[in-house]
Amino acid sequence: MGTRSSVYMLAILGLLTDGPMHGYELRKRLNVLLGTLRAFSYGSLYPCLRDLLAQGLIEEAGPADAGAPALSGKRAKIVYRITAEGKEHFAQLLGNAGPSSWEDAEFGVHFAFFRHLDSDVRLRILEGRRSRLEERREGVRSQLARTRERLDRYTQEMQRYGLESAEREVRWISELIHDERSGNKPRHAPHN
Amino acid sequence: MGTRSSVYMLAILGLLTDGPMHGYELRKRLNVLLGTLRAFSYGSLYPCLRDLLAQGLIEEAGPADAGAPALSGKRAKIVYRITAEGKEHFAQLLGNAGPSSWEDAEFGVHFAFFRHLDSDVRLRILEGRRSRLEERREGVRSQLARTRERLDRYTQEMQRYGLESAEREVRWISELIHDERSGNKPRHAPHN
DNA sequence: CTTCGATGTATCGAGGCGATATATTGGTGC
DNA sequence: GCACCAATATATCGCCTCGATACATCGAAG
Repeated sequence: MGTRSSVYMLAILGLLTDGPMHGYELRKRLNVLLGTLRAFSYGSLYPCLRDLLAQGLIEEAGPADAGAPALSGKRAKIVYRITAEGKEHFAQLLGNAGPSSWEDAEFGVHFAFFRHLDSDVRLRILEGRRSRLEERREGVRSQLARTRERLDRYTQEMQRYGLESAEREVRWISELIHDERSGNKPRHAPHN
Repeated sequence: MGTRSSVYMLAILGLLTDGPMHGYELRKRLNVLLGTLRAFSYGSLYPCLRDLLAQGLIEEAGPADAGAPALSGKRAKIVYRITAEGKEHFAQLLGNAGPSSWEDAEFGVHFAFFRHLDSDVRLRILEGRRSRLEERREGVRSQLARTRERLDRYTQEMQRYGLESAEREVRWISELIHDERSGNKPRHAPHN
């Protein structure tokens, strides 16, 4: 019943799109895929898997291990596979280009699975993200203008760095938008 | 009893060092001071104030409002003042230049109150922070080297950006260290 | 004189995370 | 063969944090 964090949902379903996997590997890949942005913990992953299972968005894949022990008993290693409903739900979640998709948390996952989206949806998300970041930049900018002189040099320096980071992020998104617009098609089909 | 997040502690005590204040304003200033790094919520602030009070690190300042209603009854606006123990504890927390002070969470607050520290302590914290960031950068770098070619261009782009951010952060700290070493004394005493 | 947004205190529930318990597996040295 | 250790793997628990919200008061605009 728990409306799980949709970040985990999206991320898990997205990875399972590339083939069945068990929890441990899921987490590892998650931290490779999105590690520069945030961390993924077991404490959230396993409960989320349980929910997805209950909702029928994923299912257990039989012990299809290559020739390995068909021996009963010992269960360890639960391999999950995405279901048809799961794929549908994934597409639906990922395709949402609304405001929530330009917040920090969701934007990262969306971007990580951009290859599954049409160019126009990608553009809408990127543009939303950009305006979101511009807001933040303006906030920091005006904050800094207002408080300048009233703060010691360390605090000022920190805010200066913050502003620069915000500006840089906007620039980055802008480049991505530009590339996307000029029909920068991914070389071939991304096989992976 | 709750060993409150030490980030809130440090931040609250630090602000109260500049004069008595009530919760609402505390939060506002916190979000000005450290807003580029993180957000501060009432849900953590008020319980923390309660703890600090219980530990005797802060105390209620009487309604010393200028001539304002000495009228009894109505209580609203609770002004807090830092105690002698509080100042001591603050100095002790802030002066800790150990590993925890170079993690993301704590480094920010420490830096925000750098003006209260001696140059050598500042240097130790900055150097610790730098090595912490270098570790992270190397992690990202090797990750990227290992997975390059196996990831689609969006994921690659995200990791490239992540690496650049990590490199940039190291550069920033290095500059701060350089400034600190070359006896870049804050002009006069920071009066604020 | 009322309405509205800012000021102000406070709490609650939902959920995320780190740490940890517990096995099993797979190598490496001997 | 086997002793040992690290990596693989599942799962949970409690702590803490946060966003939302409730509930007041106040000043200024209209």
